[in-house]
Amino acid sequence: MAKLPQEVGRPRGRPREFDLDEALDKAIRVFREQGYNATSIGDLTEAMGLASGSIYKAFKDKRTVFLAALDRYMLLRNEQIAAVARAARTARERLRAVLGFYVESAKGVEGRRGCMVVGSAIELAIADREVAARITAALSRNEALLADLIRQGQADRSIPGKIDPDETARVMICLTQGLRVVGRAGRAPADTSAAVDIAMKLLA
Amino acid sequence: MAKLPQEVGRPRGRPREFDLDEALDKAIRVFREQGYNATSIGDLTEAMGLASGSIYKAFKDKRTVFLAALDRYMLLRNEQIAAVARAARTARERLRAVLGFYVESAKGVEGRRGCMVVGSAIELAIADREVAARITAALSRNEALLADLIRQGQADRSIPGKIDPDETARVMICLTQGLRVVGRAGRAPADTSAAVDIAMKLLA
DNA sequence: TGACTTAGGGAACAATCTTTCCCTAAATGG
DNA sequence: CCATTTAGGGAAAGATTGTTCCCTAAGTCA
Repeated sequence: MAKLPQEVGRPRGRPREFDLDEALDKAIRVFREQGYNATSIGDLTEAMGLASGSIYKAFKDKRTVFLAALDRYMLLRNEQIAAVARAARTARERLRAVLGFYVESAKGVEGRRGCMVVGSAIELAIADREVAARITAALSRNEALLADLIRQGQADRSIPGKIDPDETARVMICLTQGLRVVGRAGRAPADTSAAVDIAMKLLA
Repeated sequence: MAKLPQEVGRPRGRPREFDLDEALDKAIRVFREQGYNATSIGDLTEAMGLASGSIYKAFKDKRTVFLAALDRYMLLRNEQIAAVARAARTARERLRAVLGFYVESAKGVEGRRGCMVVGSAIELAIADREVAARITAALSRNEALLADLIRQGQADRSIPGKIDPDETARVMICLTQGLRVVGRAGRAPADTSAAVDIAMKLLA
């Protein structure tokens, strides 16, 4: 027999006093800046405002905190990119907007703060299967998004039909990820629209 | 009084039994694969074939081993790139060759092994001033090399004179560094020459 | 040959880090 | 209102790490 559709009342014991997502946002900040290995539980307790015991109540271990933070980081970032793409009208403009968003993300303090996808790819993709799977998924998702925009542009004639959407998208992904690398070193392009103009030549 | 130009006989005590550069090559391998923080002294003793005491005789501490390995990595890599560039005749061909070299470096096991410059930029550029200085120098050196090749191409008319060499080189550096990121995740472009063809459009 | 200097190796040390444990607090259910 | 469940917090434990120390070995210098 299936259980009756129980009203989702409060769960059993003492209720959690903090918001999980807010705590994860603070963890994201630390992981972005320091990476996984350089971040201690002490760093997390300080940033999240929780005692170590409480962190281990909410998460199995440090790695699980990281994976949850990574998932949330990718979720928020995908929403941002989707919003940026939605704001523009033509496919070509959407591509411009997305590329511009990546360049802006690589500049200044935001750029120095780093990207959790790039950081995880470099630091953990070799050592941690689950992280690797998430990175692969994120990269192929973003690549598919760009390829799709390219195809839309080819459909509305704003992008030449002769270029290969998949190959071009793959090269563009390299560009976006590389932006985060140079941004981490404080060497992102100073002039966003000039950089985007150059990057858009890949669509010629 | 200045010392007389002493013949450089053997140094004082017991001579070192291993070759410093060979040991550093083995350290490079480990640092490339695991990064700085995830590499323990135990990992280094195993890889370098030296006891911990011997490592600390040759280097002040783990960080100093890493800096020496990083310097050697950049030295070797610069030599390779220079050789690749020298092998081609025209400026445009040299650019093609250099870009192709980067794509090849990002593929397969070599790509998975990772780039020490990218790894250091991501993991340490924020936390370690000296590492940051080396990364900045490496990026600007490579950027200057590309910009120089572009200018040569403009001089011999194989590259349009209207493009900005510095801005274009900066975007190209993003591409090369991004290749190492996706290469680390095993997602480098499969077809090197196709990818280079697309990247060369930045010079249009 | 004997004093001196530097290298090799590994045990010992000191610090740090992750995780567990335990006690108290706050909620629900019968 | 007492039993039960889960959260919060911090001390303690257990594991790992980076570094030092010390003894032996292999050279040079006088």
